[in-house]
Amino acid sequence: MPDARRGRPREFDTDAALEAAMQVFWKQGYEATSVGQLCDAMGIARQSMYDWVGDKRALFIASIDRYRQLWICGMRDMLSLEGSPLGNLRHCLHAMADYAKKPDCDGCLVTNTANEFGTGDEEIASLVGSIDEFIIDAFTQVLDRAKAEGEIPEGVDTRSTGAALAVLRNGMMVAGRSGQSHESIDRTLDLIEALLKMG
Amino acid sequence: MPDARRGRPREFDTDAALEAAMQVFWKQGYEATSVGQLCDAMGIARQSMYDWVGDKRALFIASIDRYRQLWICGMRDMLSLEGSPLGNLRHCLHAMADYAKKPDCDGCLVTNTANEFGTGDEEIASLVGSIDEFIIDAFTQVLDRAKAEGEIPEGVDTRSTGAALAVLRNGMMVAGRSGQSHESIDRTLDLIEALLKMG
DNA sequence: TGGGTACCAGAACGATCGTTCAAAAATATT
DNA sequence: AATATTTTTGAACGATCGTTCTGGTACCCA
Repeated sequence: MPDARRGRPREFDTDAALEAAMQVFWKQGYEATSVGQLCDAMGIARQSMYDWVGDKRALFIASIDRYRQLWICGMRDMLSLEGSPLGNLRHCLHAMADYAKKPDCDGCLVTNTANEFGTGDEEIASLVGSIDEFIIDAFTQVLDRAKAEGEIPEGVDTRSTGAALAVLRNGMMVAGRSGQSHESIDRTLDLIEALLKMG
Repeated sequence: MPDARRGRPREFDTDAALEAAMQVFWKQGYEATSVGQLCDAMGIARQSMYDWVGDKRALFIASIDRYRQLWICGMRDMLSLEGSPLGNLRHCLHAMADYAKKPDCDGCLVTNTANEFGTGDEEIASLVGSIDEFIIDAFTQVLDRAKAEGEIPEGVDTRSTGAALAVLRNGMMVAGRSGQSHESIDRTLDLIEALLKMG
């Protein structure tokens, strides 16, 4: 804990630097990214990074947390907007599909990390797992509200469907990152929409 | 192209060595795996690997091809068995879900590779893309046969549904690799089964 | 203004990376 | 048996990895 009232103040914007690092990790993954690339992207010297966050791994974890704040919470907020819950969900799913179809789509940093690390690294796995639960919760809650407003059948198990939607999201992010056909992504979207109409 | 009729014969089983390398790549990914780990797993010396396949990248590509032969073609064969096509498909999907729920599940090498490399590496991306098309074809064909036998509604677009199943498969493999809850995987399976009953 | 603190830039660290060299060992052909 | 060809082994290569050290500089507070 540095004394904020003594010494030279920081010259770079830590938020901007963290988001620059996040972008590199997002595109390349953890192992394939070097500290030099990260510092170049952030526009700071190596030592500044080490003084600031500690090491490459800490920067990676901080990047995931920033991603969570920006994108995962952003998705949750989109689902929580006023108006039709089912409309929000459909809008969100369409936005996901549109993103997955972009030619420079890099998938989702959380999905990418889940796949790169698997379950071997406990700290990373638990971080990924908690974000995944957050996503399931977000889907479940919007489905609960949709059911309360009669937009989806009463028989829908919202938690189960939310969990399945999270798995589907993983699949769509992989499809986008690996440049799979627009048809695959569109048809997956159709499938989800059909699912939401069922009991 | 070595002259097979002269010199000392190879001592190790190339198929067994390739499958050992495949297992390491499968579990750890490309970047996180060192040549030393590969040679240890294969039980051969470094130079033997370089004389045999060329380099680490060539060994990786050969490992993916071996995986395709063993597991992807294995899945296609399972779908092509005599008897009920829909039964074959359901059995295959259940096997996938069972695998994804195993505690030491490493996902799918093709899905893992798609996610690690993205679209940046053209050779790898096209290899992954061709295998993905193969998977879509396998799903499409079993759905065609199921439709011909009246096991699924006439209105089902088999190609679209096959493409969506491939995306779903990716999602389930990521879920398995990252140790997501059994509930998520089971509910995804339920969702697919419900889908197959629809028009 | 002087002392303390934190930043910046670049060189340098040991470790490990993928790869190659050099020499011994082994087998098929002549 | 002699020779040619290939495998095996283990050391060694240059490059790059993440990290740390070294000086020098800029800033806050007393």
